[in-house]
Amino acid sequence: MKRIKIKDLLQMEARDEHVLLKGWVRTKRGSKNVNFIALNDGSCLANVQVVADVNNFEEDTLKNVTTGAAISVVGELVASQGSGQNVEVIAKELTVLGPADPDKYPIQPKRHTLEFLRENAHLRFRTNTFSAVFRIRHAMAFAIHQYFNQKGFYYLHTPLITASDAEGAGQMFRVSTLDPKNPPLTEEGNIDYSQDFFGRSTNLTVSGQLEGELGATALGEVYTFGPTFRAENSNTTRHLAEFWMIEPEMAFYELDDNMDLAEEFLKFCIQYALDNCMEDLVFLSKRLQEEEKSKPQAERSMELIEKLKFVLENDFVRCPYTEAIDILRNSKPFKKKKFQFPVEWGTDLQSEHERYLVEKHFKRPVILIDYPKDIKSFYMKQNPDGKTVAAMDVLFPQIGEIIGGSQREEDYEKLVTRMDEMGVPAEEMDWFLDTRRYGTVPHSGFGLGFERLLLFVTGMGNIRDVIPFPRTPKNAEF
RNA sequence: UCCCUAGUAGCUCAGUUGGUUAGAGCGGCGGACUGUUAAUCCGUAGGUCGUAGGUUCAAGUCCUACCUGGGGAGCCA
Repeated sequence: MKRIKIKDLLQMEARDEHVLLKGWVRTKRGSKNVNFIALNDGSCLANVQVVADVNNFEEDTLKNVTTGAAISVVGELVASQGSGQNVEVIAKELTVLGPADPDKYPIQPKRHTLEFLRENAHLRFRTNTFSAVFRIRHAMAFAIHQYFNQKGFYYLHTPLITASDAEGAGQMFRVSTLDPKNPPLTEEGNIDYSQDFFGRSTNLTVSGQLEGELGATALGEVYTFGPTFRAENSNTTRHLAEFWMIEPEMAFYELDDNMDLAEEFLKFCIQYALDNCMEDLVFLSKRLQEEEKSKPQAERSMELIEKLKFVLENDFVRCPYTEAIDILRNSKPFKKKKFQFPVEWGTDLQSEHERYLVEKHFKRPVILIDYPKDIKSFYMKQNPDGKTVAAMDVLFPQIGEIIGGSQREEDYEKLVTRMDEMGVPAEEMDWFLDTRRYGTVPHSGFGLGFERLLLFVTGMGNIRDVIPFPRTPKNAEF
């Protein structure tokens, strides 16, 4: 007999023929004569209720049907006599495939804290919350490929191991096969990387952008979607040492095209979640509402599904940096000296400023553009004013920066001059500069933090809860 | 990395101005119960109070350092 998944079973009408189910026990309840088993197989959030007449089974069999155990059931799909579900399965045969010692199994049929489940990340998939989160994670990954594929973008695999240390996007993880206790040294006493595996110093990538530009200036429109590594000592709810990033890079796109793409792309992903993950979203929303009850009214956030729809229905605000500074300097918190950090043209906006703009002033996603050139990367397109660059940061409520991108500087001379000013070694990046030497064109791109998108879509508060096995400072468990 | 905060049973927590044998709910186990919905009821086991020092007649409680978690900040996606 072929196994049927619970997701499909719950769509079916009650019928006479037998069905075969396999899954993990969430709870077992019951009385002297009858046991009720809530069975889940991961195919959907809902459990199916398996009803077992105690007299039909060995005592030992039912004794081993405990929370966490894997079982196989053959039974009849019938209309339920109880009120919690439409159909249920009357068990005719029941086998315990893998018992779970109830004295030791850590996941109890009750509410656990997210912190506890994080420490048991290998088992947290077996909870409603995390199974919902990771089904949505899958759906979002799928949506991203679907979006770019239908727009004619090519999925480009950029290297994870890189020799270029010139991207300036922060601390990198070194990749080496040298003996850490006794590395070969040069005459000057430095580590001799010419003897290392690649014959030079190498690191894990912090961005696939530069290689993406190589692809875009031939294939037209490309995107990367892969792991990214940053060795920053960041301890926040929105940073990981290993995370997944989507980086589209497009020839012939100027900043406006770049913004249009970013907005359309984010809205496509959110729409996809609403169309395909409603059961999980409703569950996460209810869970969130429970949590919000303990907060004061003013701090409560919008209901999850309402919030997703709100983003879909409203245009993102596009605001130049200079204008944002004016808004902030005229704001109540600025005048009442409520901001902890100063607001001055030329300095980067702090979290408190971004949150004011997004959550209080505009009350919708904001794309800030045209930042002062000195606080942005060397590769960004220099604006005619000589002071700003064509950068864009997409800011979302609660999460902050979800996308960072720009139009790229395509002029060889301007780019090399800027690299020189910012101390970026041009000689090591000859391969990159070739894009500007030969057939250079206006082009643009951005980076989307996949887990930050998931924070928004799932409503989870900590980025460690939207990636299966989070890597953060002092934590590489599992 | 900085600031704040926490660490007591498998889980979530209580534990008074330092004072006798460290408590509850849930979960586990045993039993009861005519179909339950986080079932209910009765009973029962379960603890090196994060680690190492220190103060004191006496430390879960006070002090110091370290470890780990959480919140915020910085860095960013």
